[in-house]
Amino acid sequence: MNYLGTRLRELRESQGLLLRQVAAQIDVDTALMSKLERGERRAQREHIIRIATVLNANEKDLIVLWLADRIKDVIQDEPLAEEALKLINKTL
Amino acid sequence: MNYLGTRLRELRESQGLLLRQVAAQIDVDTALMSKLERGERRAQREHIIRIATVLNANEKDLIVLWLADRIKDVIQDEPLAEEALKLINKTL
DNA sequence: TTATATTTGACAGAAATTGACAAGTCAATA
DNA sequence: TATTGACTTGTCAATTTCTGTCAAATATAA
Repeated sequence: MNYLGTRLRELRESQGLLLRQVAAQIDVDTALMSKLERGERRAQREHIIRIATVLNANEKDLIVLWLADRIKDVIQDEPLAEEALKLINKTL
Repeated sequence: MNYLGTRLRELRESQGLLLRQVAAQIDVDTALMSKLERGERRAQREHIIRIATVLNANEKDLIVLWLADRIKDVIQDEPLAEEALKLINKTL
């Protein structure tokens, strides 16, 4: 499961928009938009900013989801992930 | 500050070994070993495995530090890092 | 079937990462 | 001050990873 993509799809569908429409507004290929929603590609910061506008969403909320995805990319399939996170939290 | 590199230097120095000696045993350039200790380069998993042997360290412990470094790479300079970590922890 | 929406696979170009080499700094000491 | 040894730094080519597009495939609905 991917945080940002799931949310983007929710937002888009709840507003009755098509992939193509959102993609056009943020000036990317529809295929890419599809991939972003399914977590097959990671969005650029700039994308998120534009998407937030188009979907009337809070940019910071989306960035949090995006960061979470990127952290997950690092720790997924890592048996020692929890330990590493504990260490990070301790230090932070 | 970097987790793994700091620990590697501790381990090496506490055993009175030279960079050159450790580097030779794990079959990398001394310059690279130096960079690993200072966090200027990220080690490969395979490196860590070999280093653990050479420095008589626990491999899993080193992997935890290595993962923590990689998570830190993602969240550093991110004002929303804490929120993202909270989200990850909640889901995990 | 036809039309429309979304997904997939393949690809080229861009960007990031890698590790080696050579040259550099620095401190100790001959 | 010259030399030596330990470590660091800059640069670079090679490799790997990532990006976004296009064309084709698949799905969904009328």
